Amino acid sequence: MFIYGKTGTGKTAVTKYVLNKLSSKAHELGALIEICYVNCRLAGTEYRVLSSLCDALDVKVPFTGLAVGEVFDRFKDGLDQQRKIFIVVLDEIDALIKVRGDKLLYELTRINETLRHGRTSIIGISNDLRFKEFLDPRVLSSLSEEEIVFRPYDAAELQDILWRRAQLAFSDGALHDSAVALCAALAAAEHGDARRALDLLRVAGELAEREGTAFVSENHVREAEKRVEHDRIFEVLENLPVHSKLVLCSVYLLGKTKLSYTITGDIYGIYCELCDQTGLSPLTQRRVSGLISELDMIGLLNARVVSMGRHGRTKKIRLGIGRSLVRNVFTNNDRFRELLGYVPNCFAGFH
DNA sequence: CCTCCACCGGAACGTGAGGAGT
DNA sequence: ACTCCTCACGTTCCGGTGGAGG
Repeated sequence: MFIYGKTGTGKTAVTKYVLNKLSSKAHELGALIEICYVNCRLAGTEYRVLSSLCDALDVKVPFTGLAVGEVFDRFKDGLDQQRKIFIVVLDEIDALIKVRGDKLLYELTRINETLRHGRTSIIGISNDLRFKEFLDPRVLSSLSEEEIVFRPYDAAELQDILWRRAQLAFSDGALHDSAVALCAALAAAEHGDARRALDLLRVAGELAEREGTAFVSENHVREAEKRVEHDRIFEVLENLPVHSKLVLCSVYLLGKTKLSYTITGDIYGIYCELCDQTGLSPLTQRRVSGLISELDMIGLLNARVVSMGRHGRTKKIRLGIGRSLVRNVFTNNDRFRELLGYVPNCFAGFH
Protein backbone atom coordinates (compact mmCIF):
# COMPACT_ATOMS: atom_id res chain seq x y z
CA MET A 1 0.00 0.00 0.00
CA PHE A 2 0.89 3.62 -0.38
CA ILE A 3 0.58 6.32 2.21
CA TYR A 4 0.77 9.95 1.20
CA GLY A 5 0.89 13.10 3.22
CA LYS A 6 3.03 16.08 4.07
CA THR A 7 5.55 16.08 6.87
CA GLY A 8 4.12 15.99 10.36
CA THR A 9 0.73 14.63 9.40
CA GLY A 10 1.23 11.39 11.27
CA LYS A 11 2.03 8.95 8.48
CA THR A 12 5.01 7.42 10.19
CA ALA A 13 3.50 7.48 13.65
CA VAL A 14 0.28 5.80 12.51
CA THR A 15 2.14 3.20 10.50
CA LYS A 16 4.39 2.29 13.39
CA TYR A 17 1.43 2.19 15.76
CA VAL A 18 -0.61 -0.11 13.55
CA LEU A 19 2.33 -2.39 12.87
CA ASN A 20 3.00 -2.65 16.58
CA LYS A 21 -0.55 -3.80 17.13
CA LEU A 22 -0.27 -6.21 14.26
CA SER A 23 2.98 -7.52 15.57
CA SER A 24 1.65 -8.25 19.03
CA LYS A 25 -1.44 -9.89 17.60
CA ALA A 26 0.77 -12.06 15.41
CA HIS A 27 2.82 -12.94 18.44
CA GLU A 28 -0.33 -13.95 20.27
CA LEU A 29 -1.35 -16.21 17.41
CA GLY A 30 2.13 -17.58 16.94
CA ALA A 31 2.37 -16.31 13.37
CA LEU A 32 5.76 -15.73 11.86
CA ILE A 33 5.89 -12.10 11.01
CA GLU A 34 8.74 -9.70 10.64
CA ILE A 35 8.56 -5.95 10.24
CA CYS A 36 11.27 -3.75 8.91
CA TYR A 37 11.11 0.00 8.88
CA VAL A 38 13.55 1.83 6.65
CA ASN A 39 13.86 5.53 6.07
CA CYS A 40 14.93 5.70 2.46
CA ARG A 41 16.19 9.25 2.58
CA LEU A 42 18.49 8.45 5.48
CA ALA A 43 19.57 5.17 3.92
CA GLY A 44 20.23 7.03 0.70
CA THR A 45 21.00 4.16 -1.63
CA GLU A 46 19.42 0.92 -2.78
CA TYR A 47 22.29 -0.96 -1.27
CA ARG A 48 21.78 0.43 2.18
CA VAL A 49 18.02 -0.09 2.05
CA LEU A 50 18.56 -3.72 1.12
CA SER A 51 21.16 -4.19 3.80
CA SER A 52 18.67 -2.87 6.39
CA LEU A 53 16.18 -5.43 5.16
CA CYS A 54 18.78 -8.16 5.51
CA ASP A 55 19.57 -6.94 8.97
CA ALA A 56 15.96 -7.40 10.02
CA LEU A 57 16.21 -11.02 8.93
CA ASP A 58 19.56 -11.54 10.65
CA VAL A 59 21.18 -12.07 7.30
CA LYS A 60 24.73 -10.80 7.47
CA VAL A 61 25.90 -8.45 4.75
CA PRO A 62 28.91 -6.13 4.70
CA PHE A 63 28.09 -2.45 4.60
CA THR A 64 29.75 -2.18 1.24
CA GLY A 65 31.58 -4.32 -1.27
CA LEU A 66 28.88 -6.56 -2.64
CA ALA A 67 26.96 -6.13 -5.85
CA VAL A 68 23.38 -4.97 -5.26
CA GLY A 69 22.11 -8.09 -6.99
CA GLU A 70 24.06 -10.27 -4.59
CA VAL A 71 22.56 -8.54 -1.55
CA PHE A 72 19.12 -8.93 -3.03
CA ASP A 73 19.66 -12.64 -3.55
CA ARG A 74 20.79 -13.11 0.02
CA PHE A 75 17.77 -11.23 1.22
CA LYS A 76 15.51 -13.42 -0.85
CA ASP A 77 17.12 -16.63 0.32
CA GLY A 78 16.92 -15.55 3.94
CA LEU A 79 13.28 -14.73 3.54
CA ASP A 80 12.46 -18.03 1.92
CA GLN A 81 14.31 -20.04 4.49
CA GLN A 82 12.70 -18.33 7.44
CA ARG A 83 9.22 -18.77 5.96
CA LYS A 84 8.18 -15.45 7.35
CA ILE A 85 5.69 -12.87 6.35
CA PHE A 86 7.81 -9.82 5.89
CA ILE A 87 6.42 -6.32 6.02
CA VAL A 88 8.65 -3.68 4.59
CA VAL A 89 8.01 -0.07 5.42
CA LEU A 90 9.79 2.28 3.06
CA ASP A 91 9.50 5.73 4.53
CA GLU A 92 10.25 8.80 2.40
CA ILE A 93 10.41 6.48 -0.55
CA ASP A 94 10.03 9.37 -2.99
CA ALA A 95 13.49 10.58 -2.03
CA LEU A 96 15.04 7.30 -3.11
CA ILE A 97 13.06 6.86 -6.30
CA LYS A 98 13.74 10.37 -7.53
CA VAL A 99 17.45 9.88 -7.24
CA ARG A 100 17.95 6.18 -7.90
CA GLY A 101 14.96 5.14 -9.98
CA ASP A 102 12.32 2.55 -9.19
CA LYS A 103 14.35 -0.58 -9.89
CA LEU A 104 14.45 -1.68 -6.28
CA LEU A 105 10.74 -1.14 -5.86
CA TYR A 106 10.07 -3.14 -8.98
CA GLU A 107 12.18 -6.05 -7.77
CA LEU A 108 10.47 -5.96 -4.40
CA THR A 109 6.99 -6.01 -5.87
CA ARG A 110 7.75 -9.10 -7.89
CA ILE A 111 9.62 -10.92 -5.19
CA ASN A 112 6.57 -12.96 -4.17
CA GLU A 113 6.52 -14.62 -7.56
CA THR A 114 9.86 -16.25 -6.92
CA LEU A 115 9.48 -17.09 -3.23
CA ARG A 116 8.32 -20.52 -2.26
CA HIS A 117 7.61 -20.00 1.42
CA GLY A 118 8.08 -16.42 2.45
CA ARG A 119 5.77 -13.53 1.63
CA THR A 120 6.38 -9.81 1.54
CA SER A 121 4.16 -6.79 1.81
CA ILE A 122 5.31 -3.30 1.03
CA ILE A 123 4.18 -0.10 2.62
CA GLY A 124 5.49 2.96 0.84
CA ILE A 125 5.32 6.29 2.59
CA SER A 126 5.76 9.45 0.57
CA ASN A 127 5.69 13.17 1.25
CA ASP A 128 5.08 13.91 -2.36
CA LEU A 129 1.63 13.40 -3.80
CA ARG A 130 2.89 13.51 -7.35
CA PHE A 131 5.29 10.74 -6.56
CA LYS A 132 3.33 8.24 -8.66
CA GLU A 133 4.48 9.93 -11.84
CA PHE A 134 7.95 8.61 -11.28
CA LEU A 135 6.84 5.00 -11.17
CA ASP A 136 6.79 2.29 -13.75
CA PRO A 137 3.19 1.30 -14.58
CA ARG A 138 3.95 -2.27 -13.51
CA VAL A 139 5.05 -1.14 -10.07
CA LEU A 140 2.09 1.16 -9.87
CA SER A 141 -0.46 -1.52 -10.58
CA SER A 142 0.83 -3.83 -7.89
CA LEU A 143 1.23 -1.13 -5.27
CA SER A 144 -1.74 1.11 -5.82
CA GLU A 145 -4.28 -1.38 -4.64
CA GLU A 146 -4.52 0.43 -1.37
CA GLU A 147 -3.87 4.12 -0.87
CA ILE A 148 -4.23 6.38 2.10
CA VAL A 149 -3.85 10.12 2.03
CA PHE A 150 -3.11 11.91 5.27
CA ARG A 151 -4.45 15.38 4.95
CA PRO A 152 -2.76 18.16 6.92
CA TYR A 153 -4.06 18.88 10.40
CA ASP A 154 -6.13 21.99 10.78
CA ALA A 155 -5.60 24.40 13.63
CA ALA A 156 -8.28 22.81 15.84
CA GLU A 157 -6.77 19.35 15.53
CA LEU A 158 -3.33 20.72 16.23
CA GLN A 159 -4.61 22.39 19.37
CA ASP A 160 -6.02 19.10 20.47
CA ILE A 161 -2.69 17.36 19.94
CA LEU A 162 -0.82 20.14 21.72
CA TRP A 163 -3.07 20.05 24.74
CA ARG A 164 -2.66 16.33 25.15
CA ARG A 165 1.09 16.60 25.19
CA ALA A 166 1.01 19.75 27.26
CA GLN A 167 -0.81 17.95 30.04
CA LEU A 168 2.19 15.70 30.38
CA ALA A 169 4.85 18.33 29.98
CA PHE A 170 3.57 21.52 31.62
CA SER A 171 2.35 22.31 35.10
CA ASP A 172 -1.26 23.35 35.48
CA GLY A 173 -1.80 26.93 34.52
CA ALA A 174 1.62 27.33 32.98
CA LEU A 175 0.15 27.50 29.54
CA HIS A 176 -2.22 30.14 28.24
CA ASP A 177 -4.94 29.12 25.81
CA SER A 178 -3.79 31.83 23.48
CA ALA A 179 -0.24 30.49 23.39
CA VAL A 180 -1.39 27.05 22.37
CA ALA A 181 -3.76 28.54 19.83
CA LEU A 182 -0.94 30.52 18.32
CA CYS A 183 1.32 27.49 18.06
CA ALA A 184 -1.46 25.64 16.32
CA ALA A 185 -2.21 28.52 13.99
CA LEU A 186 1.42 29.00 13.00
CA ALA A 187 1.89 25.31 12.28
CA ALA A 188 -1.44 25.08 10.47
CA ALA A 189 -0.33 27.87 8.18
CA GLU A 190 2.72 25.84 7.38
CA HIS A 191 0.89 22.82 5.95
CA GLY A 192 -0.35 21.51 9.29
CA ASP A 193 2.88 20.05 10.56
CA ALA A 194 2.29 18.62 14.03
CA ARG A 195 5.96 18.11 14.69
CA ARG A 196 6.52 21.78 14.07
CA ALA A 197 3.69 22.75 16.39
CA LEU A 198 5.17 20.61 19.15
CA ASP A 199 8.61 22.05 18.53
CA LEU A 200 7.27 25.56 18.84
CA LEU A 201 5.55 24.77 22.09
CA ARG A 202 8.61 23.11 23.54
CA VAL A 203 10.92 25.97 22.63
CA ALA A 204 8.39 28.51 23.89
CA GLY A 205 8.31 26.61 27.16
CA GLU A 206 12.07 26.60 27.40
CA LEU A 207 12.22 30.32 26.74
CA ALA A 208 9.66 31.05 29.44
CA GLU A 209 11.49 28.84 31.89
CA ARG A 210 14.82 30.48 31.21
CA GLU A 211 13.21 33.83 31.70
CA GLY A 212 11.84 32.70 35.01
CA THR A 213 8.28 33.46 33.97
CA ALA A 214 5.53 31.33 35.46
CA PHE A 215 3.62 30.81 32.25
CA VAL A 216 4.05 30.63 28.51
CA SER A 217 2.60 33.55 26.63
CA GLU A 218 1.99 34.38 23.00
CA ASN A 219 5.19 36.37 22.97
CA HIS A 220 7.19 33.34 23.93
CA VAL A 221 5.67 31.49 21.02
CA ARG A 222 6.54 34.25 18.59
CA GLU A 223 10.05 34.34 19.96
CA ALA A 224 10.23 30.56 19.63
CA GLU A 225 9.17 30.74 16.02
CA LYS A 226 12.06 33.03 15.18
CA ARG A 227 14.40 30.88 17.18
CA VAL A 228 13.38 27.58 15.59
CA GLU A 229 13.71 28.98 12.10
CA HIS A 230 17.00 30.67 12.84
CA ASP A 231 18.51 27.55 14.39
CA ARG A 232 17.41 25.39 11.50
CA ILE A 233 19.02 27.59 8.88
CA PHE A 234 22.11 28.18 10.96
CA GLU A 235 22.59 24.45 11.24
CA VAL A 236 22.34 23.76 7.50
CA LEU A 237 24.49 26.73 6.65
CA GLU A 238 27.28 25.70 8.95
CA ASN A 239 27.40 22.16 7.67
CA LEU A 240 27.54 23.10 4.01
CA PRO A 241 30.54 21.88 2.01
CA VAL A 242 33.18 24.54 1.29
CA HIS A 243 32.33 25.10 -2.34
CA SER A 244 28.64 25.55 -1.56
CA LYS A 245 29.65 28.06 1.07
CA LEU A 246 31.75 29.91 -1.45
CA VAL A 247 28.87 30.02 -3.88
CA LEU A 248 26.60 31.37 -1.19
CA CYS A 249 29.23 33.89 -0.24
CA SER A 250 29.44 35.02 -3.88
CA VAL A 251 25.73 35.65 -3.96
CA TYR A 252 26.03 37.54 -0.71
CA LEU A 253 28.79 39.74 -2.11
CA LEU A 254 26.86 40.38 -5.28
CA GLY A 255 23.99 41.51 -3.09
CA LYS A 256 26.14 44.50 -2.11
CA THR A 257 25.89 45.89 -5.61
CA LYS A 258 22.84 47.73 -6.85
CA LEU A 259 21.84 44.75 -8.93
CA SER A 260 18.41 43.43 -7.99
CA TYR A 261 19.35 39.93 -9.08
CA THR A 262 22.38 37.95 -10.14
CA ILE A 263 22.92 35.36 -12.80
CA THR A 264 24.99 32.20 -12.93
CA GLY A 265 27.81 33.72 -14.94
CA ASP A 266 28.40 36.60 -12.50
CA ILE A 267 28.34 34.26 -9.56
CA TYR A 268 30.79 31.94 -11.19
CA GLY A 269 33.15 34.82 -11.82
CA ILE A 270 33.18 35.91 -8.21
CA TYR A 271 33.24 32.34 -7.00
CA CYS A 272 36.47 31.82 -8.94
CA GLU A 273 38.00 34.89 -7.34
CA LEU A 274 37.03 33.65 -3.89
CA CYS A 275 38.62 30.31 -4.67
CA ASP A 276 41.73 32.18 -5.59
CA GLN A 277 41.63 34.06 -2.30
CA THR A 278 41.24 30.88 -0.27
CA GLY A 279 43.72 28.89 -2.32
CA LEU A 280 41.17 26.37 -3.54
CA SER A 281 40.93 25.26 -7.11
CA PRO A 282 37.56 26.23 -8.55
CA LEU A 283 35.03 23.69 -9.74
CA THR A 284 33.61 23.85 -13.25
CA GLN A 285 30.71 26.08 -14.08
CA ARG A 286 28.57 23.04 -14.70
CA ARG A 287 29.18 21.87 -11.17
CA VAL A 288 28.61 25.30 -9.67
CA SER A 289 25.36 25.47 -11.58
CA GLY A 290 24.46 22.19 -9.90
CA LEU A 291 25.42 23.56 -6.50
CA ILE A 292 23.21 26.56 -7.08
CA SER A 293 20.32 24.26 -7.83
CA GLU A 294 21.00 22.31 -4.65
CA LEU A 295 21.10 25.49 -2.60
CA ASP A 296 17.85 26.51 -4.23
CA MET A 297 16.29 23.24 -3.19
CA ILE A 298 17.13 23.64 0.46
CA GLY A 299 15.90 27.21 0.30
CA LEU A 300 19.15 29.06 0.94
CA LEU A 301 18.93 30.54 -2.53
CA ASN A 302 16.07 31.39 -4.81
CA ALA A 303 16.91 30.50 -8.35
CA ARG A 304 14.72 30.41 -11.39
CA VAL A 305 15.51 29.84 -15.00
CA VAL A 306 14.79 32.82 -17.21
CA SER A 307 15.44 33.71 -20.78
CA MET A 308 16.91 37.11 -21.45
CA GLY A 309 16.57 37.00 -25.20
CA ARG A 310 19.75 38.03 -26.90
CA HIS A 311 21.51 37.74 -23.58
CA GLY A 312 20.86 34.06 -23.41
CA ARG A 313 19.23 31.78 -20.96
CA THR A 314 20.35 31.55 -17.36
CA LYS A 315 19.22 31.44 -13.76
CA LYS A 316 18.25 34.52 -11.82
CA ILE A 317 19.45 34.05 -8.30
CA ARG A 318 18.76 35.76 -4.99
CA LEU A 319 19.54 34.90 -1.40
CA GLY A 320 16.70 32.91 0.11
CA ILE A 321 17.57 33.94 3.65
CA GLY A 322 18.43 37.13 5.50
CA ARG A 323 21.81 38.68 4.79
CA SER A 324 22.51 39.01 8.50
CA LEU A 325 22.19 35.27 8.90
CA VAL A 326 24.84 34.65 6.28
CA ARG A 327 27.05 37.24 7.91
CA ASN A 328 26.58 35.61 11.32
CA VAL A 329 27.58 32.20 10.16
CA PHE A 330 30.56 33.32 8.17
CA THR A 331 31.87 35.62 10.88
CA ASN A 332 32.10 32.55 13.09
CA ASN A 333 34.28 30.88 10.53
CA ASP A 334 37.95 31.82 10.42
CA ARG A 335 38.29 30.96 6.81
CA PHE A 336 35.32 32.98 5.65
CA ARG A 337 35.44 36.01 7.89
CA GLU A 338 37.67 38.07 5.65
CA LEU A 339 35.80 37.04 2.54
CA LEU A 340 32.77 38.97 3.73
CA GLY A 341 34.66 42.20 3.23
CA TYR A 342 36.27 41.13 -0.01
CA VAL A 343 35.69 43.41 -2.97
CA PRO A 344 35.75 41.40 -6.17
CA ASN A 345 37.72 42.79 -9.10
CA CYS A 346 34.82 42.39 -11.43
CA PHE A 347 32.74 44.80 -9.33
CA ALA A 348 34.28 47.49 -11.49
CA GLY A 349 31.89 46.35 -14.19
CA PHE A 350 28.78 46.71 -12.01
CA HIS A 351 27.15 49.83 -10.67
C1' DC B 1 9.94 35.80 -38.41
C1' DC B 2 14.45 34.14 -37.57
C1' DT B 3 18.81 34.14 -35.05
C1' DC B 4 21.71 33.42 -31.65
C1' DC B 5 23.20 34.19 -26.77
C1' DA B 6 24.52 32.11 -22.27
C1' DC B 7 23.57 29.24 -20.06
C1' DC B 8 20.51 24.69 -18.60
C1' DG B 9 20.53 19.97 -17.46
C1' DG B 10 20.98 14.96 -18.95
C1' DA B 11 24.36 11.30 -19.59
C1' DA B 12 28.55 9.04 -19.52
C1' DC B 13 32.67 8.65 -17.51
C1' DG B 14 36.73 9.25 -13.96
C1' DT B 15 38.72 9.08 -9.32
C1' DG B 16 39.93 7.49 -5.01
C1' DA B 17 38.47 5.51 -0.83
C1' DG B 18 35.44 2.29 1.34
C1' DG B 19 35.38 -2.88 0.89
C1' DA B 20 34.24 -8.26 -0.77
C1' DG B 21 35.04 -13.02 -2.84
C1' DT B 22 38.12 -16.46 -4.62
C1' DA C 1 47.03 -11.16 -5.57
C1' DC C 2 43.55 -10.23 -8.29
C1' DT C 3 39.16 -8.78 -9.92
C1' DC C 4 35.09 -6.97 -8.74
C1' DC C 5 31.78 -4.19 -6.03
C1' DT C 6 29.60 0.65 -4.07
C1' DC C 7 29.39 5.58 -3.64
C1' DA C 8 30.24 10.47 -3.27
C1' DC C 9 31.70 14.06 -5.87
C1' DG C 10 33.55 15.87 -10.05
C1' DT C 11 34.47 16.59 -15.03
C1' DT C 12 33.53 16.38 -20.05
C1' DC C 13 30.57 16.51 -23.69
C1' DC C 14 26.68 18.10 -25.82
C1' DG C 15 21.96 18.76 -27.46
C1' DG C 16 18.35 22.01 -26.05
C1' DT C 17 16.00 26.55 -25.54
C1' DG C 18 12.95 31.26 -24.49
C1' DG C 19 12.69 35.32 -26.22
C1' DA C 20 15.10 40.30 -27.24
C1' DG C 21 16.74 42.29 -30.95
C1' DG C 22 17.99 42.50 -35.74
